[in-house]
Amino acid sequence: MGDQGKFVVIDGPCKQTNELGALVAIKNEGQLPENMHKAQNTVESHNLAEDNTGLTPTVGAFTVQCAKCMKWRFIPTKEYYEEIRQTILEKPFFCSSASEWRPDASCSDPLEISPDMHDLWAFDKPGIPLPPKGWERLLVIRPAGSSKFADIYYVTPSGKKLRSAPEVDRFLSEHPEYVKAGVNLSQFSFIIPRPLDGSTCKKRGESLFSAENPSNSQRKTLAKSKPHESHHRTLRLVRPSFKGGGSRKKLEKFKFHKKAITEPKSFGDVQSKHSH
DNA sequence: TATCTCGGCTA
DNA sequence: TAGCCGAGATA
Repeated sequence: MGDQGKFVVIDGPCKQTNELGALVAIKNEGQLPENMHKAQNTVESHNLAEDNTGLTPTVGAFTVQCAKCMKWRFIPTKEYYEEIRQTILEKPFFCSSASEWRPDASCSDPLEISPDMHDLWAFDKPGIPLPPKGWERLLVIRPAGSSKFADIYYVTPSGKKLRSAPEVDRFLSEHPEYVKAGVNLSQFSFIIPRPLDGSTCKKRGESLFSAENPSNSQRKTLAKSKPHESHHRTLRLVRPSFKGGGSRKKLEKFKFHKKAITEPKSFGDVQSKHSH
């Protein structure tokens, strides 16, 4: 388990927003409830795989809220989850629906998880179509502080990752065999889950330091943050994941942040170099 | 060289 | 704000 923690995707009506969808929760190290650890052990999915680096947040588990008792239930596989998500609007989820993987499942079972146990949840849209057979829909959560919360990729049966609808369209026109097999654009959705608390996503144009008083701004941000938020920001600053991607600018930013952390007095000096 | 990741641009 | 994709770093 890495420093960044895991995410939980939950599907069902959200108490806070009264919407139907899926949620993603950030968890801090050691906070995952015991029953959730158990549930995770049963989950088979790329998205639920432990991230070796511990730097890239991942989806921790899939959960659905029962439309009757409103308790959250773990979904053991992404396949089940995707099926439920696709049809949850027309076919609400009930505890009894879990009998497919837990024969004795019922509303009288104790609560498995509550969104309140976690600091952050992200809402997935209901009605997202099941990926075509042999294709996989990947949700890749971005690190805290990124301009976007996550990315969606579709992995083709040949292993190619497609990151937008136009790319899928292009791929299908280059590979008509998939079209012949019934694959079409309507089976793809690149809608990412929306965090209920936008704190993990940097606002557009927002920098980590204000122009007026960089060091104070930074301290304020960290001081105002909930423990998990400062945790995430600190993680990103101290040891960002430059596994592929990233730019020289980012690398310099990292060097800068690292320096800023070890040498707080140098905030102003370095910031002037990076204010643009 | 392919892949991964981040972030900027645009609607 | 979401979708798209360019570009740099890494494997």
